[in-house]
Amino acid sequence: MTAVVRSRSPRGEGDRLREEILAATQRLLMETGSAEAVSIRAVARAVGVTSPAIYRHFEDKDRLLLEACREKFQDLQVALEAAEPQKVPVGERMLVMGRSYIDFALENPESYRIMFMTRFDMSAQHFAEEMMGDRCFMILLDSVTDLIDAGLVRPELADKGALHVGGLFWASIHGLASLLIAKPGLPWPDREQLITDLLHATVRGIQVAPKPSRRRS
Amino acid sequence: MTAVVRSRSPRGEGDRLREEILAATQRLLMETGSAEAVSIRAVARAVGVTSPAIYRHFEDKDRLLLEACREKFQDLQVALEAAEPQKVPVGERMLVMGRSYIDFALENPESYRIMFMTRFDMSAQHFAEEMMGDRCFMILLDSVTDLIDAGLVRPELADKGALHVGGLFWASIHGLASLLIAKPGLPWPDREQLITDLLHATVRGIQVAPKPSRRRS
DNA sequence: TGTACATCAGTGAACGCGCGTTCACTGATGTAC
DNA sequence: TGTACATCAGTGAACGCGCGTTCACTGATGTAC
Repeated sequence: MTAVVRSRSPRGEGDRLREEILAATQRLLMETGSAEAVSIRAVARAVGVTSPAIYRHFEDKDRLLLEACREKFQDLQVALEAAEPQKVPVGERMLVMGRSYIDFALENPESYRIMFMTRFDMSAQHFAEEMMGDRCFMILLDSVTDLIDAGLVRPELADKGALHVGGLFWASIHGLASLLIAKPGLPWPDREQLITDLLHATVRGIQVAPKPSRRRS
Repeated sequence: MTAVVRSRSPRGEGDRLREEILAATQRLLMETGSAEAVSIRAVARAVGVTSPAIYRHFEDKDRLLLEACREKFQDLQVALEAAEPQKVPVGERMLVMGRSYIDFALENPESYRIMFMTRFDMSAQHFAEEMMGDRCFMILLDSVTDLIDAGLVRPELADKGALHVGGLFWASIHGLASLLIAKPGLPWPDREQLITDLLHATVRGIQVAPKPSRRRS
């Protein structure tokens, strides 16, 4: 944008440029929507620095992209945690958490694409999965476990464990989020309704059927 | 692979090379899993021809990728149609069709990625959506319509139309297919069970609850 | 049947490009004396 | 307070690469006579 005149960072503050590089990388990822389209040179250009300067802060391109994504995984984690405080009753957590997840995806479409819709370069993939498994999926898994413990999951699914049930749930919400991102040009009917209905249908398919006639608590 | 010695196609048979180019493009797409990674030069190399020869058969790179995908959409269409003859009872069509869809995705992971997990270059996107909307989604839509007509869809969903219900179903099955493709390294529990359970949970979330006590047909 | 020729599928060389990465360097900054 | 100097954040030029695309061409093939 505006050609900012950079002054060199003082001795101890190399981190300033590092942060600017990460921010620019995330911005470019969002604008282009493709890890391959984001070049070291473009990032350097965006920051207002020459490309070799990047290498003082990041080992290579993979590393830079990896770090940029790590920050986004943290953002997702915060979104999921905020949506799942102990305040939300166990029976509604999946709905609330699913909603947060889809909102995150739609608010960060290009980051989401890179995080969940592409395959990373091998070494980087391991890291990404580490990051993801480490926290975000664990948050989901904890909720599922609580749901199972509360006896709210259909027994034939609950028997297969929280990982299995969590996978089903994740698949559904990821499916809608990723389709909306990948095919924005399709004649989607009312988006809000679609999200709400998908969440309810998914939960309905996983949780035990309410038994209105037998006992009504 | 083997360095096939090509003889030039006789006058009228330019289509022979054209078909070979398309086949090689699809093969490369499958191997690399990225439209950007498939280069005109690599395709030419694979076919055993120089790169300018490609241009006698395809206007440019976009066009080549587009044609390659069009063929895959036809394959998907065949898969969906084979799974949905008039033999399958209406109440089971979603299960059978969903299974075919996921099987297609897992058997053609890299094509599937390009067809449904990436955003095409603008002009190409329109074509891809045309192709897709034109047939594959219509097949799904017809089944949903039949399901609604049979009174098997929960009324609050049926009211919103076949497009809405079809979108929900597509989102779910696409979600599982695309996650399995994008994150093959994750510790997925039993894949077969996951697919089966997802299909059943999705259908359960969309169709009317069976009413065993009131009336049993 | 034999020959000259037009056709056109495919070639080979070249273009300009942006890429990731390396290297020796520069010159403002903070510090030691 | 003043000066010499080591540090090190960032520079500028260059490397080799593969890319999409163009251009004038070649030479086997089918056809007209």
